[in-house]
Order: sequence, then structure tokens, then C-alpha cells
Amino acid sequence: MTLRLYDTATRSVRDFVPREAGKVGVYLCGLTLQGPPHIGHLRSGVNYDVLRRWLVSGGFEVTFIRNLTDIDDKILVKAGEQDRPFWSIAYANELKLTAAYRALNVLPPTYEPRATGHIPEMHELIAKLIADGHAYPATDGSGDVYFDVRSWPAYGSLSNQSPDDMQSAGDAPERGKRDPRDFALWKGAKPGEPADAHWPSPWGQGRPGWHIECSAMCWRYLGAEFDIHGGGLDLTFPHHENELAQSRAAGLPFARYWVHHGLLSIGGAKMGKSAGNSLDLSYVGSLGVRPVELRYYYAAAHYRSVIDYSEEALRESAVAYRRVEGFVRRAAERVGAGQLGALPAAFAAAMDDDLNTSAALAVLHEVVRDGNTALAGGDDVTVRTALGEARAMLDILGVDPLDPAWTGGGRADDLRGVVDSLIALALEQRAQARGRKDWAAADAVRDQLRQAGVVVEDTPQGPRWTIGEQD
RNA sequence: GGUGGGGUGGCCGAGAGGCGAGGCAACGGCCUGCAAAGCCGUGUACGCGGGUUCAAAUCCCGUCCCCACCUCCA
Repeated sequence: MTLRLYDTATRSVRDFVPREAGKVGVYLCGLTLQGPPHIGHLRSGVNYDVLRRWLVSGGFEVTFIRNLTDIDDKILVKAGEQDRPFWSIAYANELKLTAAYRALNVLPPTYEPRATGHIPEMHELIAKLIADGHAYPATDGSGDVYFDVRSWPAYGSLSNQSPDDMQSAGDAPERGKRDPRDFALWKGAKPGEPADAHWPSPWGQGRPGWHIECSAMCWRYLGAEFDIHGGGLDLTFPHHENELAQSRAAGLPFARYWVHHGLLSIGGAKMGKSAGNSLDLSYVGSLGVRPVELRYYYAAAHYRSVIDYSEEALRESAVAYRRVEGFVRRAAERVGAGQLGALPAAFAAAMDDDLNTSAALAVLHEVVRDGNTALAGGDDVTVRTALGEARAMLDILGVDPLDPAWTGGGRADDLRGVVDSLIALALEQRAQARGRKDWAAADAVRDQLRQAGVVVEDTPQGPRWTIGEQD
């Protein structure tokens, strides 16, 4: 069975056929660095990380490009407000984003280009569009260059909209535009804007329009035609529609599949910086939910469906994950971590079916249940198989508890040995109390450890301990 | 007004004509000194009203609500 993906352009699920056998080029619209990322933005990175891992596991050589928009109106406004260079704001947010992705075990992209690093490529595309009659410099001397929507009959094909049916922009006729739907490829410098936000161009000093950067970067890193273009559902129009129009008009075949993921809402409304309802990774942490559990929460829903965030649902996911994690850790203690095993066919089928992670997770839970039964029955052979399969599945989703990415770092590992011997001491006292059936004394030891955050549980092989929830 | 996606058991969440995905919670049981963990079992779910069909959560008609996009947006 081959991978099938929902393609926005055709509004249907299609077999994925790479442009070049064995290779896949993916471009994901990353963030505009106007602020730190919230958990809605992070969902995007995780969703495509799962797609990427699945492609790699399928034997594809994946070139994964995720861009960063490091200049736009809002960043410039902030630069003015804070009286600091726009690029320092963009970079500060970039560092936060990178840290968040790292915390969520999102693999670094093959390359992460920034818009401002690709001005020459943009100029080349714009010049071609003008030469071919698909773009024009504004006639009002503003230095703006616009894409001529009416010169491109296919405009609207991606989002299935007819330009005539669109809600009118509402604003007054924009200066120098032939049609209100025309969009800026290049924005002429305006008085009051910081000098370091401008670049020379054949049409005067200015800066890039929003959409042209993606066309330029796709072209630069993935070529004239590439396999998959991804992004949030909210980018379909106008951003991706514009990208597609300007790229095709410039002679680039562009993306073969358009993959859009659902947004994350809260209280039924889209999470957003401007809406003032955004929650970030540190907030999730303050709930006692670890990044790996947030990642599991994302994976529990299909990538195209809306996740209406609620603390209750998040916590529920965390509990479900801990059940899986419990099996993996207990099994590894028993038979060793071993290697990643084979992927159950049902899991692969679910993933191939437009990345149905919910159905894939159901397979995981079945394997975990069988593994737990084997653990209780002392059937090490089955335990080993179940552990290998479970870890292979968890790895695709990026949430294998044994993945070194989740361990805090050398320091914590060093301390673990120290803590282990201290707890062993307390457990020895408990064992002695239990030996003389002094249950009160035995339970006191367990309660004290519990208060310190250490959960003790008895198993046929003796007591084992884990660090419990933080709150 | 246009475009797209939704409403599934107490909760989350797949499925898309016929054997009740999976998880969380609840209840009963097994195991345990007690727990914890685990396992087993228990649920007349598909917004509402019609219709098609031997059979509909899934198809058709009608209807009500919700969300996203059409302005910056993952």
C-alpha cells in the first residue's frame, strides 16, 4: 500500500507519487517571527515532522525545507515601538521557536531559509513576471510592484474561489493597483520605515511582499517543481493561492501536492496572538504536562481536524501516554531496550491513509495491552516483540520514551544513579518492615517517598520506582 | 454573499452502508498485606425531521447549530 494524502488543490485524497523515485521535496511554510510561538504554531511543526518521519521510514530521501519570515509589517511596527532593529526581534523569536521545536523532538529541517536572505531570487522572479505581463510597477511612484491577478485566469484554483465572488476588500481603491485583488510582490520604501529594512531593487528601494519569498525559496532549494507544500489551513488563501499563481506565471510548475493542517482553537475560537488567547509551551509545562505528552496530544487527532484545546483533554492525553510509556519502561527494564522492531501492518496502513494517526494509535494501544499481558505472564519473547513494535510506532510519531531526545541531558542522568542508591536504601528498610509484616512502617516509607515525588510499585520482580507527576 | 470543514456514548477521538477503532473517566472482578501498575468484563453513541435499502452514524432531501478562509495569521 502506498501513502495517500489529501491534496487541497484537487480536494481529494490522492496516491502520493514522488516527482523523482525515492526522493521527496517538502516545503513547509514556517512562522512569521513577530512573536514567540504558541501551541497552535507548534502543532504545525509536529504534524509535518510526523509526515517527514513517515516518508523517511518509507525509504524516501527527504529534503525538508521550513522557512522563516523574518520581515513583515508587524515586525517593523514592533521595531518602531521598541526602538530596536527589526532583525533582532525576528531573531529573538527564531531562537524561541527553535528551542520549542527541540523540546518537542521536532527534527531540524534539512534547511531553514529566511526571507531576507533571498532578495536576489525574488528580484529574478519579479522581473520575469513583469516581462511576461503578469506584474507591473505601481503607477503612483510608490515603488510597489503588484501581481496582476486578472492576467492569470487560473487564479483562485487552489482555494476553489472565483475572484468575482470574493468579498470585496472593503478598503478604498489602493494606490497604483489595477485591481483590488492584486497583491504586492515588492513594497516600495515608505517614509518612517527603518533604513535597515530596505534593499535596492530595479524598482527602487524597498522590501519583499509576503508571498514572493516562498516562491523564491521553494525554487532555490527544491527546484522548479517539487512534491509537497504544506502549511496551516489559514494560509490556503491568500498566501498559497498567491504563491501558486506567481510561481506558475513565472514558469515554475511548483508543488504537486498541497497539504494543509487544521488549526488549534481554544473555547471554539482560533488561537492567535492578536486574539489574546494563546498558550505556550511553558504554560503547558506549568500544568505538569511534559512536551512529549503535548506531542502525543497533537498526534491523537487527525492532522486535518481542528483541535479545540482544553486542559482536560490535554491531561487525558498525558495519562494515555503515560500508560504507553509505563509499558515501554517496564518492558525495557525486563528485556532491555533492544532495537526498534517491525511496524505492524495495521499501523502502516493507518499512516498510509492520509496519516491517520488516531487509528495508528489504536494499533499502538493494542500492542501495549498484549505486551502488558506478556509482562505479567513472564513471556519475555512476546514482551521483546511488543516492545520493539511499540517503539517503532512511537518513533514514527516522535514520542518514543526511550529516544535520547527526551532525556534531559548528562547532568540528570548522572544524578539518577545517586538517587537510585538513596531510594534503594529506603526500599531496603521497607522490605525489612514488610518481612516482619509491619505494614504501618512499610507504608510510611512508601508514603514518604511519594511525598518526595517517588512512586513505588511492587512487581513480581520486586519493587520499582519512578518519578511521579510534579503536582 | 462565496469557499472549505464539522456536529459520534460522561469526556477526547477514529470510522463513512452490514461483524460496536482506541484512549480517559465510571462500575464490577482478578492480582496485591494494602496500594500502584496491569489484565478481564460492563455502555441500546452517532445534531434534528423525513426518505432510499433486507440493512444507514455512513447514501438522498430538508432543517438547526458550530468553525475556518475571503484582511495579518500555523
